[in-house]
Amino acid sequence: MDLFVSKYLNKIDKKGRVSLPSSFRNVLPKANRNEIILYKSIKTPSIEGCGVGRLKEIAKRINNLDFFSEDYDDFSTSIFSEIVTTKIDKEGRFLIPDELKLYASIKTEAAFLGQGYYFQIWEPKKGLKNTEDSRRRLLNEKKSLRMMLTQQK
Amino acid sequence: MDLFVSKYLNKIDKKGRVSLPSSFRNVLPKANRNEIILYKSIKTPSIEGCGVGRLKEIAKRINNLDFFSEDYDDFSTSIFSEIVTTKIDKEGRFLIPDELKLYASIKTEAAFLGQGYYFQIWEPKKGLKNTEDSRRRLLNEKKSLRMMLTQQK
DNA sequence: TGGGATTATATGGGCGTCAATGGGTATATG
DNA sequence: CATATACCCATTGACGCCCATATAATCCCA
Repeated sequence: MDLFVSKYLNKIDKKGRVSLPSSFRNVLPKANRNEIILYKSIKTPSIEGCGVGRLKEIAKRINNLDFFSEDYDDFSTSIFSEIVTTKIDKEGRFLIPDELKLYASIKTEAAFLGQGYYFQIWEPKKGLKNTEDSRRRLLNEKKSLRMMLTQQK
Repeated sequence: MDLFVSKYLNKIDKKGRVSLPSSFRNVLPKANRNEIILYKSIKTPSIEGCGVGRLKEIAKRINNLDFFSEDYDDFSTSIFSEIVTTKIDKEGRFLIPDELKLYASIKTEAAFLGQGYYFQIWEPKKGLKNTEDSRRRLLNEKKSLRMMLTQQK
């Protein structure tokens, strides 16, 4: 499986370390399995993360913008200065920078939500509420979750 | 990681020295890890910096502008004539020339913002405001930030 | 297929190393 | 000679690296 799926609840220890769920670690390319990138989610008070490979993609994309345009600076600033890289130790743990923990109201526990090509880290209660709200929105808007799930391509 | 990412807040000591963040030092080519170039940012009251290798890329960018346009001369003059090189000492510190500090209103602390292929040095408060403004522009006026971050290759 | 043995995962803690910072002194440069 | 800068060493706190343990998952063989 090369996608981030399922959800996990892990503890943050005294040193601020938290285990990246094992199944998430396995999604990272074997080459760069000891480093991930983290950044503030744009739409939710959560942290998003993924392997460093995506960062290089983003860099390439930005590099193709007009070098002297305002967009270039805006993207460059909003993305590169906001992204942090953190190392994964031998046991599979990493540190969440204080600023990101603050942004997501995370203190002693972190909920990991698989999102396919990336994952989210939530304060557990907020994360739960968010998934419930999401599901409710889907059902209410009659997007028919069941249809999406059962429909053949 | 071979990109300048994340942000750091470092102090300027009595002698005017400031540490280049360790992760930034590691981006510099092992060959020339004791020298960087600095110049005034054209669009913001900040200092931009990078390894000396990046000079060629800047030259290429400028060369791609219309040779007979006013922009060509302006960019060429504004950037090349203003570039200074500074040495990095054994502890990873360097001196910011007074003229550049003045330009960026930097006094006792410097905020380092990763910008991918280069980095910026800001007076901390101004830097914070700039990243907020940048993000707001992208979120309000264009919806493309999310795309940039999540779009698959 | 049951059940003990083995392995993996999440978690805790010790300790050495490194990064950021401060300061003293030699050296250069005008 | 005076000021600035290169070079050296010291301090402190954070982080990386290592080892330990408990619980959960898996295996393996009778």
